[in-house]
Amino acid sequence: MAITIKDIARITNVSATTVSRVLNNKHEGVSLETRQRILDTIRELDYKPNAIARGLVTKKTNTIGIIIPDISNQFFSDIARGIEDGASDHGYNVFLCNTDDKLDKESKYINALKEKCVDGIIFASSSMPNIKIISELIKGSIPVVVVDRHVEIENVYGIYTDNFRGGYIATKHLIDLNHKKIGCITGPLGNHNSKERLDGYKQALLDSCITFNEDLVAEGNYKINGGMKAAEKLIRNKQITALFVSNDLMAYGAYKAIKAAGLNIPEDISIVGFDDTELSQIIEPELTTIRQPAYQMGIEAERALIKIISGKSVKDRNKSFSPNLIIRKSTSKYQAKII
Amino acid sequence: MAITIKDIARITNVSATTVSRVLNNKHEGVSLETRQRILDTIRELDYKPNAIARGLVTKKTNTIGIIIPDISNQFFSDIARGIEDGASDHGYNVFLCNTDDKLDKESKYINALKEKCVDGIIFASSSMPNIKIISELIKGSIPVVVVDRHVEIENVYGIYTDNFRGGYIATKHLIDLNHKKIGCITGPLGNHNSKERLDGYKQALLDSCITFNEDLVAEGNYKINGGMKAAEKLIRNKQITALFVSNDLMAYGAYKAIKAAGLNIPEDISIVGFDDTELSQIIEPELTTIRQPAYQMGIEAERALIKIISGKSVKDRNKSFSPNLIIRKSTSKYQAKII
DNA sequence: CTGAAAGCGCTAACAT
DNA sequence: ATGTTAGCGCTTTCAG
Repeated sequence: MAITIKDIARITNVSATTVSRVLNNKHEGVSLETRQRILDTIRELDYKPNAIARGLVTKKTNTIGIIIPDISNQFFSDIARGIEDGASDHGYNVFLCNTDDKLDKESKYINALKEKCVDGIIFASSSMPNIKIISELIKGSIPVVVVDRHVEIENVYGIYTDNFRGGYIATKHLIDLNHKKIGCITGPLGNHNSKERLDGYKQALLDSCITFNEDLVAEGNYKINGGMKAAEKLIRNKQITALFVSNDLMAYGAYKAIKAAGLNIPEDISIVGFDDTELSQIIEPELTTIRQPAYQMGIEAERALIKIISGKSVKDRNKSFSPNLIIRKSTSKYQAKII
Repeated sequence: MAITIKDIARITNVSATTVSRVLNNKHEGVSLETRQRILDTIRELDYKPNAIARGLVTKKTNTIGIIIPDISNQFFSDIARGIEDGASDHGYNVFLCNTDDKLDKESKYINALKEKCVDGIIFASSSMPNIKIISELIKGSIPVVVVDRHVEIENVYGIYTDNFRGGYIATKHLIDLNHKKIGCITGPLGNHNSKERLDGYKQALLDSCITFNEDLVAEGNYKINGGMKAAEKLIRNKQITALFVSNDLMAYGAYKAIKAAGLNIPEDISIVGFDDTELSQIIEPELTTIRQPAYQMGIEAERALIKIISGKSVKDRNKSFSPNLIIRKSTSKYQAKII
């Protein structure tokens, strides 16, 4: 049997209340002498207050939940690391939940987290209509911040990268390099962020008076294979000279397809990716890409959640981060070929 | 105020005890009729039992902690995913803790997890002497399994890859390809697993009667840069024809160094990596490497922990996984050069 | 088949 | 400055 507050009380000849007071650093409600005596025996016996019991009475567990599609995905593990670092600094522990974007898993975890009385939840989901779940969450009046998504729900806060802008600056970079025939490999278009990136691409074209051509767009799946297939399709018969690929993984697939077709990057086709994963510096040529501040988003999400939990008001419902263009070796100026 | 078991009891005209019985599926202690009535109002009111209160009395929280150096590291996030998947299947939630291998963080998290009454802990640490901490853990008699490390402590279980064997088969592959001058880039040698891999390399050499040459070994840091520097050192003046690199990241660095020196892979230098990260299929030439079953190790670690928690005996203190050689394009038969 | 009572380990009024 | 009492929401004897 673990040692309890009563044990400490008995041994130090005080009441449990007094021990509780020193445990919680209550402002000078205890004489210096007894406080010291209590502190000593606590140390001596290596007593640890039972957070479960404490949570039951205070209705505060110092625990938050983080619900994401997949911790194995570098983007989410960076976010998770940011969240956990922040949480740890603020005295919170973090429950990790992987949903694979499955609705049933999402709601299962939400229930579990509610039962375990977490103080708040940070939620990420790629599939669009999970607003339903989120609102169910709020129904239970538990603080929520949504990460990687702009959000328009009362009492829910959103931390996200401006994906539209990401698509825009990626494409603009290509346009600035004189490219006119710019292809686009998108993520699954049922996915909100994928659409935003595509919209950014379109807008950049529009702003430069380049007519949008649907044939130059191919839908991928955010995986290497999907990028490869989409690229194969786009380079066949089309005379694209550049490609905006909605994530790095698909860009790697595109590399494969392009090289397999005997073309060179960037001489024949310039490529811009999205995410700036570690590999993009390793692959050859090094990938020009759009960086999302994943870790920082995690930090901010946690910060916002703590604010809400402690009843402070958060000024804006949404906070967006600006993606950055990281120029490396996979893009170059378009030169009309001399045949 | 959330709705409690008493509310359900009052509304259904039974005692809390009876509600508790149906909540816990007590074997037929309740008439079919009342059981149904209770179930109905539970559903109707969307009542969720408070796991905190339950945990306080049962001394069982259905929660485990996972303490790892860094969730952003692909190897650990794969392990974590395996653990979490298993835990979820068994009705457990997991606390995520990142330590960066720092002793103070490790002990801070251990205390926090104890206070939160986790049912068990899965622990990974690269720095060697954390046995102390682990034993402190046991002192509190909480079930522990150590992952990514062989372990010789009573009541502590180890799940790990056989790193010695990994180093061995990597080197053996090179030897089978006729290489004699085989270099080795190690991880930090203060790290136990790094040493094991190096020992495997030495043993393979020995078994093939190739004299070990200390000059052909360079210590790295498991990062790209370290691999690059170590490779630069090894290819300068040394006539190595092959290289065993203790992780993929350093292998990527070695690629850079080798290409920068105007050499070709595998024609001039064959390379074997370690880990089989996703990139190894993307980089050119595709990397021959040693795969660690990280996800599977997570699954097994969780399984072992659950066993211990539920009081079942685990037959072996340690369970090792065999690493696999994945042959791709970065290794080829050594041919004496015709000058 | 059902309920009353006690208590898990702690904190929060309310005394004194 | 300290203690008494009550109770958080649940499970667990023990009766009936």
